[in-house]
Amino acid sequence: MNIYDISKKAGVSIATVSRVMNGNARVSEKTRQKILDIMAENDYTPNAFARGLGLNTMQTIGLLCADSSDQFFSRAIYYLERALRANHYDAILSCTGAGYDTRMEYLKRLLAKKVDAVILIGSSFIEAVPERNRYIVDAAAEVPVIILNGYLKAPNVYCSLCDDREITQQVTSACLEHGRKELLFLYRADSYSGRRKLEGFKGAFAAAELPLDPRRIILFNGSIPETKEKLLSVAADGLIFDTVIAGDDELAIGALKYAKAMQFDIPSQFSIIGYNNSQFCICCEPELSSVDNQLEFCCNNAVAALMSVLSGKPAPGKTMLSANILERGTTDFFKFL
Amino acid sequence: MNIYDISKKAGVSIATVSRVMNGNARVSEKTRQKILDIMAENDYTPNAFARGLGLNTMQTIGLLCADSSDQFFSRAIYYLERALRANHYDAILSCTGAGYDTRMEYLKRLLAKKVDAVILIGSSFIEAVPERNRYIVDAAAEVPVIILNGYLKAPNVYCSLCDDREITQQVTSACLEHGRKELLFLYRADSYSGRRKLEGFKGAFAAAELPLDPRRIILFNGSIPETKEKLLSVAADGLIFDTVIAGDDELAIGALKYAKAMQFDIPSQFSIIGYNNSQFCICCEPELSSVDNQLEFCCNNAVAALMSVLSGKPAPGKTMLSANILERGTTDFFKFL
DNA sequence: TTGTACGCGTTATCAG
DNA sequence: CTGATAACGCGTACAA
Repeated sequence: MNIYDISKKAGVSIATVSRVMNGNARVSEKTRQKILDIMAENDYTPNAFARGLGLNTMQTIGLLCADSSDQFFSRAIYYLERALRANHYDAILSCTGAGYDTRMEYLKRLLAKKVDAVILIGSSFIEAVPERNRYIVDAAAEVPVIILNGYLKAPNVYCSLCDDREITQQVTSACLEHGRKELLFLYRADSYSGRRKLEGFKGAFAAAELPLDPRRIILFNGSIPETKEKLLSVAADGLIFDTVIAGDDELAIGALKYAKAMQFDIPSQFSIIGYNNSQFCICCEPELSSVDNQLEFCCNNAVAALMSVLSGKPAPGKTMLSANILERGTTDFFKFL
Repeated sequence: MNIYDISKKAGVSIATVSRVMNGNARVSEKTRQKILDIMAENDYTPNAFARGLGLNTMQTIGLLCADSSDQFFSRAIYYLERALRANHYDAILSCTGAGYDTRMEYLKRLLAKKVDAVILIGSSFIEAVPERNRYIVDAAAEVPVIILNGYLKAPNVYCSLCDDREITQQVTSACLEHGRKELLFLYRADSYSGRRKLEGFKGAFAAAELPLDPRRIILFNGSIPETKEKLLSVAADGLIFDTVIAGDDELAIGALKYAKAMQFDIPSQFSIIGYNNSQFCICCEPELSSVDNQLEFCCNNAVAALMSVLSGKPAPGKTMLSANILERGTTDFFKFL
C-alpha cells in the first residue's frame, strides 16, 4: 500500500495525498477527510525509506557509548532516549567497548547510516592528546556532535557536563577541613572527567597548602574484588589512608569491602565517597555517600541543545552543571556542605 | 558525492560503480581499482536511504524494553546490540516504561520505521490474557518478532528464555529439603517469567506434599527500602519466615536489609536467594546467592535465531536454557545442587 | 565486461 | 485548491 494506491482509491493525485499526510498545505476539508478515511481503512503507513530519501533525514540520532550495561551509561541512555523520543527522534545505539579504533569505526558506521546527529556518552571519548580527538571534530563537520560528560571545543560540538573538578575539590577540601588528611584518590580512567576529578583533588591540597604524596593518586581499572585487593596491597606497602575519594561508585564499593576486611569502623575510622549516585550506593551497608552528578538534567540539556541546533538555532558549546554530594553512611562530615 | 559523480570521474556508468560497491558482479580488475581509488579519494559513502528504498531494508532491528536503566535489561541490550552488530545490523532502542498503551504505540513506531525485526526484551511484554498479546501477533505478521525471556506461541515469533520454573522449583525444593519450611516468595510483576517462577515455587510445595499459605506469596513492586518496609510489616502481621526467594536481586537486597534490621544471622537464621545474578549480588554483605539465568547465551541464541529467519531459514519458536544457582553468602545449602 | 533505463515511494515545485 | 512531474540515489534487469 503506497501513496499511489491511496490516491487512486480517493480519486485524487498523489500530491494531494502527500499534502494531507503532512498537514501543512491547504486541502478542502472534504477531500482531506476522504483521504484520511481511506488511509485509516487500509492502515497505510508512509514508507520511511522513501521519505528519508526525499527529506534526507529519518529522524534518528546515533548514541555511542562504551558499554550500555554500565550503570551510569544505561541511565544516560534511558534519559537520552526518552528526551529524543519526545522530540520525535529515534535512537540508534552503538556500544564500542574500550578500544580506540572501534570508537572511530562505529562512529563512521553511524554517519554512514545518515543519522541526524551523534551523541557521545561518557567522557572516555575525550582523550588528553588533541590529535586523538580529531575524528570527533571531523564527524562534527557532517552532523552535530553532542558530548555527554566530556568537553571538546570544536565547531558543531556541544557538550553537556557536570563540574567534576569543582565538586571533587569541594569534597576533598571538606575531608581535609574535618581532619581527614590521609586521603586516597582512586579513579578508573584517564578520561576527561577522570582528569577533571583529579584536578579537583589536587586543587584542594594546593588550596590548603598541603603536600600531596603521588602514591595517594591511584589509577585503577578493576572490579569490586580487584579494587579491594588493590587497596589491601597498597596498605601492605605501608601507605596509610583513612579516606577514599573514588571516581565512581563501583570503586567505592571496592574500598568499602577493603575497609570491612580491615575491620575499620565506618565512618568514624574510615570514610568513603563514591561518584554517580548509582544503585551501588544503596545496596551496601553502610550505604555509600556519593556525588550526584545530575545525570538527568545533563541528558535533558544535551537533547535540548541538539534540538536547537537541528532546527537551525544556536546552542551553547558547553553546558556545565554543578553537582551535589549526597551523604549516606560512609561519611559524616558533609552535613554543612 | 553520489554514484553519478563517481561514475563521471571514473568515466564509467553508474552500473559499474554499483557493481564494484557490491562486490558481486564481475568487473575488470583495472576499472575496479580505478573506481575504488576514486571512491577512496572522495571518501564516498553510498546513501543509506536510497539503498534502503531500493532494497527495502536498512539493516536495523528494533529493540523494545521497559527500561534501559534496569540492570537486567541493560545487560541484555549490551549483548543483543553486540550480536546484531556482528551480523551487520544496527539496533534502534525504544524504552516503553510500564504502560501497556505505550508498548503498543512504540512497537508501531518501530514498524513504521521499517525495522527488519523487533526484539522484545523482558517478559513483562507477555501478559496472561491472550487478547492482550494480540498486538505482538499482529506485529509478527509484518516482521519477525523475537522475545527475550518470555514465551508466546505464534507464527513468526521466536522466543529465547531460561527455564525460570524449573530453577525456582529446584531452589525451593532445596530449601524445603534442608529444613527451611518458612519460605516467602517475593516477586515483582505478573509477567511471563514472574508467573513461571511462581509455578516453580508452588510446584516444590506440591512435590513435597506440603501445604502453602497464600500469604507466603507476595507480589510487590517496590524499591529496596520499600521492600524492606514491606517485609517488616509482613512480619509484624505475624507471618513467620526465615527464607526469601526473590524474583530479582533488587527485591532480594530489600530482603537482606530486612534481615539485617531484624539482626538475624545470615545465612544460619535467615536465607535469601536472588535472581539474575546482577551487580547487586556482589556489593552487599554477605554477598547474595542468586540464580544465573544465562542472559548472554539467551541473547546470542535470540540473535542467532533471528539471523536464521532473516535469511529465509527456519528457526525454533522456543529456545529454553536451564539456569544455575550461584551460591554466595546468603545461603549455605546449595553446595550439592 | 559495460551501459541504459526503470523502479523504489516520497516530497516539492510548478502550473493551472 | 489540485494535478503533473521532477528530483532524491541506488540496484538491477536487459541490452549491447
